[in-house]
Amino acid sequence: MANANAFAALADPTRREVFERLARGPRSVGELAQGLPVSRPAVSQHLKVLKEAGLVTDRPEGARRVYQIDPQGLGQIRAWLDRFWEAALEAFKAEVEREDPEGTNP
Amino acid sequence: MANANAFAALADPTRREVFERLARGPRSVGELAQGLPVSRPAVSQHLKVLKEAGLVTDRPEGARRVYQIDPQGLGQIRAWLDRFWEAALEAFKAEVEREDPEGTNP
DNA sequence: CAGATTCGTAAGTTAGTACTTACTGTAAGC
DNA sequence: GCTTACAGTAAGTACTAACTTACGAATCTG
Repeated sequence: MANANAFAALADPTRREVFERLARGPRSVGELAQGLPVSRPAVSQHLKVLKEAGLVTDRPEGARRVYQIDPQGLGQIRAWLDRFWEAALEAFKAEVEREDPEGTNP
Repeated sequence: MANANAFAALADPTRREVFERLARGPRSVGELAQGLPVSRPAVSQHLKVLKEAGLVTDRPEGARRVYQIDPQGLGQIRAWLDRFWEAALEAFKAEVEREDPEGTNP
């Protein structure tokens, strides 16, 4: 499954925080680490995971390395979720009707 | 963050498998465990995590306990992802134009 | 009522992971 | 060329979590 890594990547709070900061625009590793409660190497390791999950891309910019969000991994997760969305709504609707066949609880 | 547990819940492959089986319709714990490479108590523990994440609901049915998908947690994840979707696309588009300002690579 | 199903929980083990500090490599500035 | 800034990697540690077996509680069956 292609999205396996993407879910695992976003499961970690620190990684989600990094990802949310990148959503506000491309950042270098140092900029991302600044303000976070973890060390810069930790952020580097998190970025590696996000990159392998297809959630971010990076490019060298002099001595720095700039990361930004990659829509690819995000799109895979969205596609996976959408596969269940309709089924989930139907199952939920059926359950509601099973509990309340008369529709007395609008 | 409300969706924190939902991401962590779907990060585990076994839990995703359980979730996908539930997408095909409500099942009891025993039915879910059947065919999975883990024990029934393990499935019980996974269902507990999914339930706390708002991804499934359960109801007693005699001695058995039937689980089914709950759209709530799914919707929270979808909403979270959508917050970044537009930003991600824009950032990606800007990056492509930065790499290829003339549009020579269509 | 006794035995059989079905399921959740407790306890313990093991593997994975998120973090730290220390080190190495690479690009920029004097 | 030498120093400084930036970032990835290595090694080690501590914590979490996924799993197992064993057990207890609740319900159906004969």
